Amino acid sequence: MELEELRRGPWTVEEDIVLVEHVTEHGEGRWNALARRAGLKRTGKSCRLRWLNYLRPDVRRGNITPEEHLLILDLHSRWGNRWSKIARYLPGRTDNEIKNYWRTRVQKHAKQRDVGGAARRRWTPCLPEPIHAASYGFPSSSYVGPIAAPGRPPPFYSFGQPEQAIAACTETALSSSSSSKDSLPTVAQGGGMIERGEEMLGVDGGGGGWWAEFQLPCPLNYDKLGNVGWESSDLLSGDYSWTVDDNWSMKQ
DNA sequence: AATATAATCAACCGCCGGAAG
DNA sequence: TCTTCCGGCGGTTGATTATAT
Repeated sequence: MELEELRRGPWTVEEDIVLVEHVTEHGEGRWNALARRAGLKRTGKSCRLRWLNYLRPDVRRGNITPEEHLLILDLHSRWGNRWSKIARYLPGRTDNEIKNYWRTRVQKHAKQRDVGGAARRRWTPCLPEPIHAASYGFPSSSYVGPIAAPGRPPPFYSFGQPEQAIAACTETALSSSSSSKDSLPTVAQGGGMIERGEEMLGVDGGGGGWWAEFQLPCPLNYDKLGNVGWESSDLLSGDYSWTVDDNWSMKQ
């Protein structure tokens, strides 16, 4: 009986008002009980989702900013489709919104650029290098290749074969910890991601060989993007924005 | 102006892990 | 220890809106 009465589909303004009033009064959580108490003919799950994705006062709506875009790219390259985890780094943004953004904008863009295998697979220095360089405060004019920072391993390497890339990255990643190498997964032909705890190591083929990226364990410093002289609008229009995503989407 | 197609995004579904009984 | 319930998560769907023809 109760199940038959449950409402589905878009929420009405009246339902929203009731939900907001009850959450304001009783707080979040216990969603099933809240739905019953409020007289909402919705599941607790539906109430929770509506609140978190739409009604919550601190939820931010509107276009993703270039800075948020970059952050999403970076965090996705680390963690993959861990949307809720990524969302925690973008205040006011919901996992649902980021997930939708990724699927509709980023994957679409990557797909559109997927014209011809050779072009797709050619590794050219692109966004990651300037970002990493900028995050260390290197001006773009001084950045000519793999970069390093005091006390940290260089983020990028060049190798002839994927095995070498994996080995070197692994070596570097493990050198500062006591972790065992036994649990490292193998990388499929054509590239892959090595996961070790919270870190992701990306490996992929390139036109002249192989490259590997060592993902730094700390967030990038986007405040220093100004050092490389970029305009925010450039970040969304330039070709350089997508190679990392292409690599990732190819592996999906 | 009408229709078709693409893009967007709110909402649902199923699965999983943890807490409570 | 087992079972049930609940909340959280990622994947998917479908309605709505925008854009192209």
